[in-house]
Amino acid sequence: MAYRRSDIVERAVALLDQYGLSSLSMRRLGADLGVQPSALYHHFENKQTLLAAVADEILRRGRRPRTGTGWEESVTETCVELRDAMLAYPDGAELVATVFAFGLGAAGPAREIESTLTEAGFEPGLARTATRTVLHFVFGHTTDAQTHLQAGSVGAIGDEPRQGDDFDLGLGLILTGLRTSAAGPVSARP
Amino acid sequence: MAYRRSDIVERAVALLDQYGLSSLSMRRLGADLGVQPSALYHHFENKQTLLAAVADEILRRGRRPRTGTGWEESVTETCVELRDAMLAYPDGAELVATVFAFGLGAAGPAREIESTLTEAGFEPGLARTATRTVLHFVFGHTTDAQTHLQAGSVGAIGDEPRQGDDFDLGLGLILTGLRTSAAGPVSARP
DNA sequence: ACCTGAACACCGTTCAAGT
DNA sequence: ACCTGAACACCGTTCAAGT
Repeated sequence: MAYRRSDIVERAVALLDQYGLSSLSMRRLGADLGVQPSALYHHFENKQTLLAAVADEILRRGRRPRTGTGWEESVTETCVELRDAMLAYPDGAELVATVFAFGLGAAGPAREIESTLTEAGFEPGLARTATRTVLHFVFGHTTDAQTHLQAGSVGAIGDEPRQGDDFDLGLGLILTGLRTSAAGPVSARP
Repeated sequence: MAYRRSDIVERAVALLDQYGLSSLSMRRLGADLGVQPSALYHHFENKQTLLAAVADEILRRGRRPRTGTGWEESVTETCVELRDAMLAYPDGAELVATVFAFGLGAAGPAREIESTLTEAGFEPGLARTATRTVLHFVFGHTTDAQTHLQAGSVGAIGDEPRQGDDFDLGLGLILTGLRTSAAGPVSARP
């Protein structure tokens, strides 16, 4: 017998997939594996660490080959991949956003976007701020979208139309701002 | 005796101020008021509703007179007021962001920004998307900043300098994007 | 109307002890 | 190394009953 970390993470992802984040407790996961909850603490320091591993697994499963050429295309590709990976599991956005905020995982997309911008010639400070601004948007928008999607599937009529367009438009706003800012100090133009 | 809603909210804000969001439980709040936890359910439908009232109270306490003239100044003023109001209480950003995401409160800033943009002549769809993009940024950035501030006060060295500059820069990126987008379709320019 | 008391169905985490 | 069993210190919420 003897479970490995990856077995536990896999079972945790399956639990998340079926019942959502609120059912992903150490006790339920233990019961699901046929083990005492305390046994999980031999594999993970605490629940946050386990959730970080689950978030990373979700992002890994959503990986796609890169095809874009310019920095705007590349950043958009990373953001769309991130969004889709999170949307593939109930409460995925909330989970990944929380893990990222705690600095325990989900750092791949940030590294990718930041290096894309740096290599495109943006100065490091701007690249860093732009990366975080873009990620705040992706996490915020996707959490909203998923909340509305899940609320709709439970009963409500769904008061919010157009999901995809809104994502592209919001992201475009930030990338346009970045393109414009990079041309020189904003305050110097009329 | 007999508590009113406002008494309970006031005590809840004090608890949040002293011990943070994780200590703001129905049981602790009840004990603090010298009442059974179940008594709170006569005044609030559930914990989420109570937290929404707490969030609204925090925003109310942070209100400032408006002085700006142009739409960029106005939106920036609203965002800075929102950020400062959340920073005034431990875990304030997390609390307000959660309440807003659930659609249970904290809707004032959104209404304010959206009407500012609409009155400035942006078409309704763009005004709505831009408003949400801006709010995702403010919530995300302020949650990050507060997490780092609180982590720093507990022990860590604090690996992140410059808070205020970063906020202005990120917000400026979005507002610049909005100003640029409004001039015409982005794809039509070289 | 407002509150008590007790219960229901849970949590995360620790730790001595077993194999 | 990996897991059990039991405990500690909690949660949100419901509901009959009291005043």
